[in-house]
Amino acid sequence: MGEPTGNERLFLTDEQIRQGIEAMYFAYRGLTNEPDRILATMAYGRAHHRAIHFINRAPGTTVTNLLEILGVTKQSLNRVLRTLIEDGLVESRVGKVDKRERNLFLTEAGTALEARLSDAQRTRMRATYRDAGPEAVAGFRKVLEAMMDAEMRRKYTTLRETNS
Amino acid sequence: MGEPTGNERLFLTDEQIRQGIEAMYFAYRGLTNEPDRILATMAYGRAHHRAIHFINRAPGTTVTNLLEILGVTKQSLNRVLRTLIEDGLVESRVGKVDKRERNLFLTEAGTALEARLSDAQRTRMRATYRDAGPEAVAGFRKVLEAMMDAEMRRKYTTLRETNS
DNA sequence: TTGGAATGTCAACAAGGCTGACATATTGTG
DNA sequence: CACAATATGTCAGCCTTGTTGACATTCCAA
Repeated sequence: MGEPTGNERLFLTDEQIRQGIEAMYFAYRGLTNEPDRILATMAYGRAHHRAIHFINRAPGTTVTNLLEILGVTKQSLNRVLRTLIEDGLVESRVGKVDKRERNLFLTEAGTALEARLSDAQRTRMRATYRDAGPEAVAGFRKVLEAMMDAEMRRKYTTLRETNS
Repeated sequence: MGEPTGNERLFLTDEQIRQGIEAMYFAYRGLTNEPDRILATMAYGRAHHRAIHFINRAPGTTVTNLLEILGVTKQSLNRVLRTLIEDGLVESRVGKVDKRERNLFLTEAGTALEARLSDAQRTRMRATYRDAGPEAVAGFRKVLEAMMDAEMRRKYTTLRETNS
């Protein structure tokens, strides 16, 4: 077959593929470790983090929109939102044009918690990127986007465009 | 500052870092989608998948070792293992040298389920790698390893070496 | 105007984490 | 040998976060 070219090097053993899957598993755990620890001290969980994260990313978003992004049932999300609203981290305003809708915003306290959780993750991510170098980061991003299915990619790119 | 060099290009805005975190979230969901669907049809969950996966990776592993890899309590793992043993997917043999230990193995049925779940993920991973190309894959692996904390990396590399 | 669709809330249940307490069997040590 | 430490399993009970079902409110279109 001669020297391996770009395409030929793409022949990967099951073992190499398995390692990639395991790497995703362990790395994802590494990324959620610190926020989980912070949340555990205040009777919140990862679900609260996700809600806070995406409300911060798209202030004024509706419950339905959040449901689509998170991929859970409205009942499940509602429970989380209720506690966040009760605790004064999220504000729910009745929609102006369609009163069935609720527009969600972070309060000052909500923004503060978001920043705290986000800082923890970003600090780690920044260190990760620094250690791996810019070319590795470009590859990382490329593989992750290829890994999403069409639906996830749509959600991802929509958020990205909104926060250009 | 002149032309950006490799290191200077590593200055990344919060927005870029955030996108990396979101990409991990959506990609991870993409990777677990299909196994989750399969498991849901048989009253199993992700916890069962993880146990099956790592028993397959390290046949004969002890309960304690599995606990360390998964990072859960023995009560939590035991509940999962008990159902898997009852259902004839996992076999628990009393240790030969230390009879307090239990060595865990997949039965034929367990191996079959592992293969089914694994195939789904590997097929997706293979397509992902093909789409992204070999250089991107190298970067992907590099970033993921940098993302793990020391403990995760130890678990990860131990498994990798065992299955060289 | 009225029936269906969209939106959100409440109630109840299950999976799978957790802690604490305790039993059992085995091993290693003084 | 006696006893402490280790490995595993189990029971009870808690929490978070997913699920389904039922229902109220609001909007819109026939």
